[in-house]
Amino acid sequence: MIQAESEAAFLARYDPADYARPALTVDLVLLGLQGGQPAVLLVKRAEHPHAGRHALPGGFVGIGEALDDAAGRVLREKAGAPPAHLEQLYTFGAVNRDPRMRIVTVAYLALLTEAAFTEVLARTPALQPGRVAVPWAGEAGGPVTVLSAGGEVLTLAFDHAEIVALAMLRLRGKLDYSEVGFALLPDLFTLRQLQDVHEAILGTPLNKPAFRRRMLDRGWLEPTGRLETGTSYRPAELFRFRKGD
Amino acid sequence: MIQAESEAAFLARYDPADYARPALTVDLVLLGLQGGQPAVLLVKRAEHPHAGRHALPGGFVGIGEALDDAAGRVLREKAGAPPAHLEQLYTFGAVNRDPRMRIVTVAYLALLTEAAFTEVLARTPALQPGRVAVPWAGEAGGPVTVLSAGGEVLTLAFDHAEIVALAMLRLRGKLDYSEVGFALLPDLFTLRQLQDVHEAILGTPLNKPAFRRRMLDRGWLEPTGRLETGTSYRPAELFRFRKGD
DNA sequence: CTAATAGTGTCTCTTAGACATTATCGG
DNA sequence: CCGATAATGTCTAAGAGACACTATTAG
Repeated sequence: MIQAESEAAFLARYDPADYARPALTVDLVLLGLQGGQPAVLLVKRAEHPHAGRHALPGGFVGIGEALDDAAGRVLREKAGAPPAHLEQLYTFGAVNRDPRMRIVTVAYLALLTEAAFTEVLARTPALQPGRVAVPWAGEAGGPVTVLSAGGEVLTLAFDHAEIVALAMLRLRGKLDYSEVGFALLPDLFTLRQLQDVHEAILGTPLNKPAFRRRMLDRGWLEPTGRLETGTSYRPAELFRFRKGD
Repeated sequence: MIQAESEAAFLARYDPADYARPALTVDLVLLGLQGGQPAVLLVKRAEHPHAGRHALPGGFVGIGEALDDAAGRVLREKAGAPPAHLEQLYTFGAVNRDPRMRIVTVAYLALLTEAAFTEVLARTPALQPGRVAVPWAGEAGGPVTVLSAGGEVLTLAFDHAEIVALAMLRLRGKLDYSEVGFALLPDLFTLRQLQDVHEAILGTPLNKPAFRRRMLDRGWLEPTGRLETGTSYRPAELFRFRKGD
């Protein structure tokens, strides 16, 4: 009985052309480093809703466009930067997340090197940086706060604060066992720079010898005999990321 | 120049009511244990496309329905089972994943206890079990194969094989450090049963003393003084899952 | 008693953290 | 030489795997 009813309900829904569909967008967490600290690229909304608030760059998914392609397109259009890393995060589908209409958004995380981040920021007036303050609340990724250049706390539009928090959580979780950390660094880097990136993302200091051992044992690092230049102290060796075997 | 052009392109997309939208569905990986081995609940498709093939239960997302609610509704309608665990997996949005029209699907993972799995299977003729064979390819979650009750390899409809593979990968990744494993067990269980579940999902044998130590140290297990009954050997103590503090 | 499995003690090995020491640059 | 940081050696502590041993049930 219940079975038949639910089957009927399903069949009634089966031709979706007869029913209103949610709109589908992608939103990007464009994450990079600014002065060694994690930061995201935001657009300041001019119109309602949430006028004046900062939001993640995003766009509608074209009818003939794959989700990943839509994310790549938004990345090009909004930032004009080739990403070192682009991955799907999570899909947000609360009914009232946008007051205008029903919009489901697929959130993506894009990682930029510090150089790319500042370059995009300088070239694109529409984008503003938001410093991401990582409250070291252990695992549970506390209420990540985003700060303006001036240091005020920014209230992000829609559910975008939740998306940024999830992005940081995901990044923290993957940092140690995956290769994502290298997407935030230039081609050549020192072990100290790599450790700085990890410490900035994790929000906690790390043990130097242990960090070196782990990273070198992973087999990800290719030593180039070359050394850092321009230091007033002993220069560190430059490494290159060896792409996953 | 390029900037202006892409801005215009974006603005043109901005009112989505004028544009065709992808349809949005949820698909469920209903995972349980059958004879101690991981298995999923599948529906055999009667119509084109992929007629005769097995597919994951799914349904369209209502215009006023949150994604999680849609997943819960499909779970009720298709299986009639209260889930111990329901989590979003990933969103699949390749353009041609469904030949009829553009459909983006949000995949969910639902975990059922062995009792619930067999009960749903007995009550719902539309659902058939598919044994999930875990090829122990280390991390990389090889091409997970799904077998029918008879033992033949099932070719799943659409990209559903990919979804099942991702579900197993996710489950394997979370099993050790999260509480998902308990969703596959009844209220009271022995440590051996818990270890059996972990071994079935991971596809590899585990060390008994180390496993016991880890699980007990986690603080997840509440000893009930009670013992197993009906064994012809020393009965094991029954534990209860202590919900996350 | 035996058979079978639960549960535990202990050893070793690996890995991480802590700390000190040596190495190498600029000036 | 000094100051600063890179790079490394070594000790210790924590956790996992291996293995054997004891405990407890049915019959």
